[in-house]
Amino acid sequence: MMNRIAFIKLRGNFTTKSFLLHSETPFSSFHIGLHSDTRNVSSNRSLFDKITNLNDALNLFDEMSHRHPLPSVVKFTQLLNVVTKMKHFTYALNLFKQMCSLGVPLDKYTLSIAIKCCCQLHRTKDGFALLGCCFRRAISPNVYIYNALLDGLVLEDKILEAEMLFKKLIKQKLCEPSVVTYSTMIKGLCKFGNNVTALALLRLMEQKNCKPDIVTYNTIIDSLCKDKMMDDAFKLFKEMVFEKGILPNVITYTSLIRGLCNLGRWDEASKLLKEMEDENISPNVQTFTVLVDAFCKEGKVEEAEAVINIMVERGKAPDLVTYSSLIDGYCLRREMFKAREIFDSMTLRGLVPNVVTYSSLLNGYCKNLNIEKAEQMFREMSGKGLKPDVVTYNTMIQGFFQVGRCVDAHKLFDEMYAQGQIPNECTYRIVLEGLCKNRQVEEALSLFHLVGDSKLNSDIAMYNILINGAGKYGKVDIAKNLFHDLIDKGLQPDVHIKSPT
DNA sequence: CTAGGGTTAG
Repeated sequence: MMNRIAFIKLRGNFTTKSFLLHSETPFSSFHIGLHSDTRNVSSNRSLFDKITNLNDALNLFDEMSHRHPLPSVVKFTQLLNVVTKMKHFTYALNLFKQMCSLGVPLDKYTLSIAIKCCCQLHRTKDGFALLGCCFRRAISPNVYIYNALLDGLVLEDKILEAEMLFKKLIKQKLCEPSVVTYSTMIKGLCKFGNNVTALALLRLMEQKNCKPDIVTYNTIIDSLCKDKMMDDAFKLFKEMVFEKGILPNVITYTSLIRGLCNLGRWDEASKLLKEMEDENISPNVQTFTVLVDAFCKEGKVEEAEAVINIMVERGKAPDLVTYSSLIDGYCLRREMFKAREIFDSMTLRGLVPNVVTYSSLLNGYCKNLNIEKAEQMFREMSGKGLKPDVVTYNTMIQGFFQVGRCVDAHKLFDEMYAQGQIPNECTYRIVLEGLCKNRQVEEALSLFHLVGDSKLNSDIAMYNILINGAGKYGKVDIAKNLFHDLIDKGLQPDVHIKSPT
């Protein structure tokens, strides 16, 4: 549980930072039509059902926008929805902007889709700007719009703002929260490891006569499983099935099986797998991948391979995630030849390795101190048009430090910036650790001070690295200063620090 | 014409 919270905290910091980079609000300047259009509500769905790719949708939009008279807002919104369903949120927003300039009279449907797009693009701020447009245009926002905004805040890890919005909805009666509203808020709480409040909210919604459904239960059950609280997870599972009469689905079972596997409770996991099959719920690729991953993390690649064979027999093709887990498994066992073989076999199966796949193998090479092979992978992925992400850079930088190539590590650290990848807390940890390991404690210290006021400077883990690094090479003064520094900041020294004497 | 849940890398 601690790990999850630490992880989220870490991610939260940097999403906030990167969000500030695009905080311009492009919608405030838009003209939004005033008329409400009630013509032509009868839908011609078949027209839009046929659109299966982005280009067709964009072409149709273009054609529609040249018609005289313009098609109704309903037609435009249907098309907008098609693009959104394809998850092309940026394109959908562009279409929305075009609708604005064409003077198509927008309604709450159009706006709810546009708001959803902003939120899914981590631009919830723009979503709220559009909410303002709703108010100005006397379009009263409904529960769909608030759900989209709430989800956006959760997505950006702005849990406090999400809670504030949620409470505001209820207190000011802005809309009647639906089961989706509650479930979204519950998801946010779970994401921050706050299962207790999530459960309290489950009870609250029941009190308010809003019936939790399979999604609500799955969200909490999954969170409990992630926190290894299997007893609570099964208690909730039983409540859902026997008290509420809600049938579990493949997602419910997959969460439970993952929880058991991660605790090494293989027998119970296999029992559950059998149980779900008895209930006629077939495990899917994700269910099997959970098993593969769990086996691999314990170095049991033979078992993982057996699961993959079963998958294939049942016509469930292992995907990128499955193979990435298997590659990790072989890397862990230092069987790099085998890892490479899996990697190559993926291509033969028509799977295109992505950044994660490359990073897995690259990580394997680094951990096995075959830095040249890792560099080769790094170059190869760039050659294939895959942009290394923060994790890739972190892995490679750590690899360089491990073999004492500090200059290359430094170069890559700079390149990371140049490529627009913002270093995260892991990056700094790796760099600080790397510098200390390579007897460059002073440099680590100056980097630490350079980063300045960020959370980093009040992170006990960073102090641990520096103090231990300084202590190891007899730089007692530095260690002492750091120790006093952290006490001054009110940080609690933990067991990982050897108090300098 | 609108909404929510499960899997991967350091």
